[in-house]
Amino acid sequence: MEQILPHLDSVFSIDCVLFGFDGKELKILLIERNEEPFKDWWALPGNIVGPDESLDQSASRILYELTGLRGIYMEQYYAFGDPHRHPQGRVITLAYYALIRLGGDKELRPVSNYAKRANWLPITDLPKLAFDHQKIYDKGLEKIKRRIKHQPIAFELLPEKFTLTQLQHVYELVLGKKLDKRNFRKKIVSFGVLKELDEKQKGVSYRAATLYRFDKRKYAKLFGKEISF
Amino acid sequence: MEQILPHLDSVFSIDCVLFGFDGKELKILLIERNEEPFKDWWALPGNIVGPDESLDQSASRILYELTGLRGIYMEQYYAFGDPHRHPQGRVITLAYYALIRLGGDKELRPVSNYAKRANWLPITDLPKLAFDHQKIYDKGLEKIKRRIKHQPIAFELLPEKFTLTQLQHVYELVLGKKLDKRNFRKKIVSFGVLKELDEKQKGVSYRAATLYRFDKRKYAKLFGKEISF
DNA sequence: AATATAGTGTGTAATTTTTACACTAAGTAA
DNA sequence: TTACTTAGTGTAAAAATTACACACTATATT
Repeated sequence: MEQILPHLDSVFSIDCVLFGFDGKELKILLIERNEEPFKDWWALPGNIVGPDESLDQSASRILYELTGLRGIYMEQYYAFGDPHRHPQGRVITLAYYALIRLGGDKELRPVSNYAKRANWLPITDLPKLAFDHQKIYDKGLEKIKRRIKHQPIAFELLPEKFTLTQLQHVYELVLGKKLDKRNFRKKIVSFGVLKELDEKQKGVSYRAATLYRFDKRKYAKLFGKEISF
Repeated sequence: MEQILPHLDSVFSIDCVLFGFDGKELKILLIERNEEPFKDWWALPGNIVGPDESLDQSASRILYELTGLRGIYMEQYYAFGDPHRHPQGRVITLAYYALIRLGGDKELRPVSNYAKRANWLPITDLPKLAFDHQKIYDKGLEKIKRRIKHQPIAFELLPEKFTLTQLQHVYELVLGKKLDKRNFRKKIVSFGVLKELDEKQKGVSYRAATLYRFDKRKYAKLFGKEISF
C-alpha cells in the first residue's frame, strides 16, 4: 500500500558485516562506540541511508567511508526491525556483508568521528556487541556459509594470485570444517573457473606452490550452471 | 551508525508475493489499485509497517488483513529501495513471500478500501504491474525456486493430505521443468519426511492414489541435514 | 655437502548418487 | 467387458563422492 505517504518518524540504516582474511584468520571489522547508547561497546559499522541513494549505493558509500575501499562484492542479506532493537527509537536496519582481503598493500583509512577506533577482530574471539549486532553477525556468517558453497565469493578474500592451499584454507575457515586436500583440488579445478599461472609463490621456506587466478570470463560463461560444494 | 536519530521523512513498507496453488496452476494474489499513482493497475498487496510491530509481525498482519489467513509460512527475502521506485517519495519496501493452498474450504476475506478488487492470477499470464512490482515478483519466484530445493516449503502449497503426483506437480511448476516420476518418488521418499497414510484419494474417476502427509516431527529431527533437489 | 623440515602435488578403488527408461496394476465409466 | 486413465514399481549405466598415503621440491641448518 504505497499510495499514501504519511509523515512518519522512522530511521532506516545499513549495517555492514565486513569479513576480512589476512592469510590466517577470518576477522570482522568492528568499531568501538564513542557515544551513548552502548558507549564503549563494540559494534558493527553502519550508517543511515541517504535520501537520494539506492540501497546498494548507500552500502558502498558506507563501506568506503569506513574503510576507504571500493569495488568490493557486497550483498544485502537481511532486514532487522524489532521495534525495540534501538533504545532511542525505531530503527530498521538492512544488513550487508562484504568480503575483503586484508594486509599488505592497502591499509584502512582511519574511521570517522563517531567511533573511538575501528579494528579487525578474529571471529573466534568476539566481544559482546552493541544493539542486536550479534544476531546480525550470526546471520551474516550463516549466509556466507551457504553462499560460499554456490558462488565464487571465496576469491574476494584472497589476493589476485593465490595458491590452492590458501583457497582451501578460506573454505575451511568459512565452513568451519576440514576438507580433504586431494578431493578439494579435484573439485575446485573441475569447475573450470581457475586459471593456472606460470608463476610460483614467493618468500616461503619450502617448496613454492603454483599460483592461480580466478577467471571471471570463464565464470561468466558458466552462469546459470551452479557450483556446489 | 545508530546513535543519532534525525527526524527524517521516509516510509517503510512491506509487499507480499503470495503464491497460491489450486491443484492446477501457480497463482499470485494481485490487487487492482483504486488510487493514483498507478490507478487501475495491478499491484502486489502491501502495506506500511506500524511503529510498534516487528517486521515479521507486520507481514503477518498484512497477510491477515488482505486474505484472512493466519499461520502461513512467510519469509522476508529482499529490500527494494531505489530512491525513485515510488513517484511520490522515498519508500523502502521489504518483500515477503508466502505459500498458500487455494480453493475448497476457506475463501479469501474480501480486501479493503484501497483496492477495487483482489484476484489470484496465474503466473503464466500476468498483467503489467505497478511500481517495481514486476521486479519484486521476479526475485520472489527466483527465491522460492532456490528454496524449494532445500526446504520443505512445497507442502505449504498442498492440502494436509496429498498424493505424490500432486507433490511432484508442485515441484514441476515452481522449478519450471518436468521431473521423472520414478526418480522423484525415490528421492522424496528417501528424505524420510513423508508419512504414508492408510487413506486413498477420493473422487477421482481412475485408480485412487495413496495419500501422504508431511511429517514435521521427522523433519525436525533431520534439522541441520540438508535436503537437496 | 649432508640432513632435517615443511608444504606441494598426485591416483585409485569402493561407494553412493544420479540418471534414463517402460510396463503392469488398479479403479472408474461406459 | 471393455476402454480409459492414472498409480506404482526396478534396474543397469554413468557420474559423483569419498577415503586414503607417499614421493617430490625448495629452503634452512649444521
